[in-house]
Amino acid sequence: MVLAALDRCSVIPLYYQIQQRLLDQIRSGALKSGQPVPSEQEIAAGLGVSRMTARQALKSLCDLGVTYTQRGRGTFVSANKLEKNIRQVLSFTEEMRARGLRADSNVLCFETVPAVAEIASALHAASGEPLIKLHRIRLADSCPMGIECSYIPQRLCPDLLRTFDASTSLYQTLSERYGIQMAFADEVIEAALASAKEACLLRIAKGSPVFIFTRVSSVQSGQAVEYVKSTYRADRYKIAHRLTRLNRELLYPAELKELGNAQVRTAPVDG
Amino acid sequence: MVLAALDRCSVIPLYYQIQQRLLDQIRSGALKSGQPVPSEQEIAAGLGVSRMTARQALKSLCDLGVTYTQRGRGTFVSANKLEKNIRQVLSFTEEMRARGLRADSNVLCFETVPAVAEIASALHAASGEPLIKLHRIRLADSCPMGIECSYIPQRLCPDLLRTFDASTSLYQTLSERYGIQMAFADEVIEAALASAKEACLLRIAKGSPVFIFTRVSSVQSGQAVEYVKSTYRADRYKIAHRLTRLNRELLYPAELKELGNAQVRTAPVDG
DNA sequence: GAGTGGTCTAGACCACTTT
DNA sequence: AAGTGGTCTAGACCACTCG
Repeated sequence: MVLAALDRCSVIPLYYQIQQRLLDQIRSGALKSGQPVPSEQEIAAGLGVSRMTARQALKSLCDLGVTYTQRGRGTFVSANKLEKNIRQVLSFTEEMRARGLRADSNVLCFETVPAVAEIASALHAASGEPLIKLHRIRLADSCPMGIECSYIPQRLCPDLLRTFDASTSLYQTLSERYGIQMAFADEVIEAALASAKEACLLRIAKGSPVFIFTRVSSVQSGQAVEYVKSTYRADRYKIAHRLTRLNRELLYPAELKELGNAQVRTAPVDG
Repeated sequence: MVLAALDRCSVIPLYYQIQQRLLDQIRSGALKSGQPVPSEQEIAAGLGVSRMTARQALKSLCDLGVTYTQRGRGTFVSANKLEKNIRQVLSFTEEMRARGLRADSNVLCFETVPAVAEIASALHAASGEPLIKLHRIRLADSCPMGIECSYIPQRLCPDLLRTFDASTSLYQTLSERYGIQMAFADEVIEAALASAKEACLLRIAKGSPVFIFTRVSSVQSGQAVEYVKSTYRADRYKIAHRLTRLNRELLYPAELKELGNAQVRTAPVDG
């Protein structure tokens, strides 16, 4: 396994260049699932970097879930498919685009409303604070998929009402115009039966199964920015996602301590 | 902010001890959301470790989502609640225990069956390979919550049929007896209406809303270990989970390269 | 015993933000 | 100018796995 030489003049960090070269090898199939990637020493010697830099590149691949390490054995390519359609914090527009469908909207309502208690609480806003409410029917290739109702504090995007084309991507506008980038979202998913009104808007039979999403999206700092309540047709919409096993030390610190060193020493997993 | 001295004799890594001390400060409320945690220099000087070790501790907190960094400013506590009930790769038993409910099972079927094509493909097993099938009704505090049907290749746990008490935790047995630890799972969620048979088993009305989960759980190496199809009552079961915005470089490497240095240099985000 | 990843040190230069 | 995190170096010792 020979990696292409690094560009020492570039502003791109060395470890990042190494990461990308390894990622290319994996994408191209030169490195397959279960196979070992070059060791820290090999990379360090082969590319003329320090071992810590090589290590940082390998660590970043592990963090991405692309590889995994076995102490004393090496670093190996995971069996995960890179192109997996995992659900992310995506706007409807982005999600449909990723599936090759044309996203569109019918705007039912776009106005300023005072925050009711539940939404204010979720957004850490004052009760009654002005929110921009955007109520839309979401279409994929002209077929109604869901009803979405978003609330965003007006102070974060003062002139959104005047400038936003409500049929386009809200996330893109927030990012480009206000520098607001969603980093994560907490969501509750329920399954229910379509009410008469929902059924009419979605053009399905009353009593059809639907998903109800209640989502709060936040920026990196953890500040909540958007509250969305959505109803989606279950006949045309499935959820594909990946669950990971989190670190117990975060959730159960007390029990972990009881286990003592024997457990902790071998695997202080952080990533 | 003064952190307790480190135990230099312990087998627990220094960076991990530092991570735990900071985590304690955050849990106790001594460090609140938005506040800066001690800088790398402060920690290094205060605890007598190298800056790289202090850095490793801070990096691990960022990876956990507990903190975030701002270049030139510092490291800050995220607004995320630590105790959040995020959905993980949890068995039913673990999930109910986490909610303070007593998990139980009625076993409908526990036997060896040949793999049908769909399941064989998901588990990367040969068609017809012997699988252990475990079909159970899941109860929380004696109330039926869902119907679960798991399939596991028999070669991974040869004597499971003889030794496993089918009313207990499958994941716990797999871990303790066979060293099989689930690391992640890919899942498809659908919303549907309960069939007559499902309704009867779950003691709900026919046509009630239900979730249908199709899950493939894997170990760290990416090897698929378990295929589960479940039907859960939507009136007693909601899904709470966190979506994260993944790294674009993994999914859209081509577009990223077009952006050039200006973007890449400032934020080669990996975690 | 050779090779691997895990941890740790004591420096260094840089870009960035704040004062 | 001072402080911050981001990157990088050239070493070191350790526990682990494998032949």
